[in-house]
Amino acid sequence: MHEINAEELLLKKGVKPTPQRVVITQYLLSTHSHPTADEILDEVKNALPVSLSRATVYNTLKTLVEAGVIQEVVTEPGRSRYDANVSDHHHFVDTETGAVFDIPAEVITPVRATLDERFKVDGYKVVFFGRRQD
Amino acid sequence: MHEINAEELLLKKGVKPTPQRVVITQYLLSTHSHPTADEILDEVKNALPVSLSRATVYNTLKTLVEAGVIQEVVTEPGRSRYDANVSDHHHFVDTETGAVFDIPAEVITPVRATLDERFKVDGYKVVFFGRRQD
DNA sequence: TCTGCAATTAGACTAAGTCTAAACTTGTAA
DNA sequence: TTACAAGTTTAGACTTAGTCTAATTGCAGA
Repeated sequence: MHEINAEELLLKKGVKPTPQRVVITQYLLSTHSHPTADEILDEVKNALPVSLSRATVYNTLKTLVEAGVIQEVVTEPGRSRYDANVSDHHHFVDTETGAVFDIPAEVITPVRATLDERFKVDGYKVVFFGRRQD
Repeated sequence: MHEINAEELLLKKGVKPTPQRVVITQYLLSTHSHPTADEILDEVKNALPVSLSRATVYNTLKTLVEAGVIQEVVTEPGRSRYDANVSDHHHFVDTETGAVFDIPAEVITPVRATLDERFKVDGYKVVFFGRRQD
C-alpha cells in the first residue's frame, strides 16, 4: 500500500504544489472530520511552520475543488465543509453534533428514480441523518 | 378538494396566525420555487398590504420550521431555502440555475444502507443534480 | 540576473443571518 | 373601558462566512 502524498496528488491533478496548498491538502487527507474553512485555518496555522491568511485558505479550497482534489460538502445552513475523499460516497450527519461521516456508495442500494424526462440527472447524493453513538 | 388555507394551517399547527405569518405562509404555499429568506421578504413586501421587516421574516421562518409548517432546504453554500411541502420528498437541483424541484418519495426506490450499528438512522434525503429542460 | 506571471497577503467589503431593546398588538381581568 | 401581561414586530446594530482588491512576494524561464 502506497501512502498518499499531498504534493504528488497536487501534481497529478495539475495544481502547483505551493507550501500553503500542500499543507492544507495534507491536513484534509489526514482527517475524516470534514472541517470548515475557518477550522482548517486554525488547525494549519497553529500546527505548521508556514504563514497562512484567511484569503489563501478560501482561494486554495476553491482551487482544490475545481481541480477535483477535494469536495465541498454542504450539510448545514451557513457554511461549507471540505472532504479529501473524492471517491463515490454519501454522508451521515449526526443531528446533535453536526458531525459528518462518509458512507461509501457500495453500502447503499442504488437509487432509481422515475422522473419526468425533462430532468436530466447527472448524479445524486444521499444524506442520512440520525445519531452516531460512542 | 379543499383549498389550503394559511390561517387554518397555522392554527392546526399551534402557531398564532398574525398577519405577517399568514402572508409568509400563503406565499410559500403558493409557490414551488423554494425561495430564500430575502426573496420572501421582497415578494411579500411588494405584493401585500402588511409591513414586514427582515427580522420578522427570519423569526417567522424559524417559528414555522419548528412548528412543522414548512421545511428548511439547504442545497447550495451560503443560504437556506424554504419549502411549504412537508410531505416525504426529495429534491432535484439544476446545476446551472440553482433551481430546486420537489421529487416525491414514491418515485424513487427506497434507500437501504448496511451501516455500522453505531449509526442510528432517523431518515435520509436524496438530492439529485443535473439539468432540468424547458 | 532579470522579468513577468502566479500566488499570497492584510484588510476592506458583502451577504446572510442573529440579537437587542423599544414599540405594538391582543386577550383577559378589573 | 381601562389596564396589564405576554407575545409579536420592528429598526438597526452586530456577527459570521466568504469575497474582493491592491500591494507584495516568490519562482520559473530567458
